[in-house]
Amino acid sequence: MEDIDRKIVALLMRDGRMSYTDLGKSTGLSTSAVHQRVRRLEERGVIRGYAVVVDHEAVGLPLTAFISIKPIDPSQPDDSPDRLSGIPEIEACYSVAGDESYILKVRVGRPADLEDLLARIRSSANVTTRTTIVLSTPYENRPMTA
Amino acid sequence: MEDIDRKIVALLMRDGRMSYTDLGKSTGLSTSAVHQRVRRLEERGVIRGYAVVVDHEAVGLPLTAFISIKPIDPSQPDDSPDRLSGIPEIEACYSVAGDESYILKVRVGRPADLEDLLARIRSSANVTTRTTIVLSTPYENRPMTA
DNA sequence: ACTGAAATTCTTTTGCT
DNA sequence: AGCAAAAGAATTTCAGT
Repeated sequence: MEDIDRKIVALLMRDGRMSYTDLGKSTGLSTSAVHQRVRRLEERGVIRGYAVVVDHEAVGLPLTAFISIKPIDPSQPDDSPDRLSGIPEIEACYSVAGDESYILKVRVGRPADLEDLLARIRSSANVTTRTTIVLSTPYENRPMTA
Repeated sequence: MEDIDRKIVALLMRDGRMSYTDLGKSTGLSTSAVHQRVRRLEERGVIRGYAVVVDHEAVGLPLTAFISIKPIDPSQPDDSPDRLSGIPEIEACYSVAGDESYILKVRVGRPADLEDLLARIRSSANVTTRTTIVLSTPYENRPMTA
């Protein structure tokens, strides 16, 4: 990817609503040129979309946890991500190398909700779970530096 | 938090650039009313900001990993997050309950970069590390359902 | 690919209920 | 808190280089 495109992406990571006028000033291009580049980045899938960044505490989901899962029957094909995709508390699902097969990142309101969620995960996907509670988040979703 | 506010936030999670006109149509409010609510959500810190969602492969950082760290000398005060905050490859830092003290989420270009990053982490923070490589990401940053 | 300008739409402010 | 209308700014399109 090119240098100016990289800069545009980096700027949009810090402020996803930055105007093309301001992006132009920061890159030395006209608004139309920036606009065209952003459109292409979107078309090529480099830019997947735009999202609001929320305070999870304020939105009623103060409890974050990582849940590692492992199939109970390793001889069966593992379609855990599909089986779990309907559970809204699961914010992310990573297939990982190591003893366990997936790491889930989940957000709930309180410990009792986590207990309930774990039961749903175990029964939906036929897996064992290992939960790591997040106590605080020094930083998260930091923009890449470019 | 109120029901309409929750809906506005949920919509902005799916499309952070959705116009106030469209937000109004989806919530049954006028553009001004929606605008006022979004402004308050921003002031109250419920909405922290807006960001572009990028394809990390396309942007040259295809390799993701979770690195759990543990202080070598547990008697010392642990200021790892501060010490590590200058390392751009670290996208997130979570303080966690359990055997280890923090989980870092990192993104690099290739395995050799990860090796280099691990060396920097160990020397900067005086910690041992345990790395879990992400093989694929079935889903990530899914919007909360509301 | 970039520029500049015109047409359209969105944001933002203000006054009113 | 919400609505409507007006002013200002941004997006989007288009012709030209």
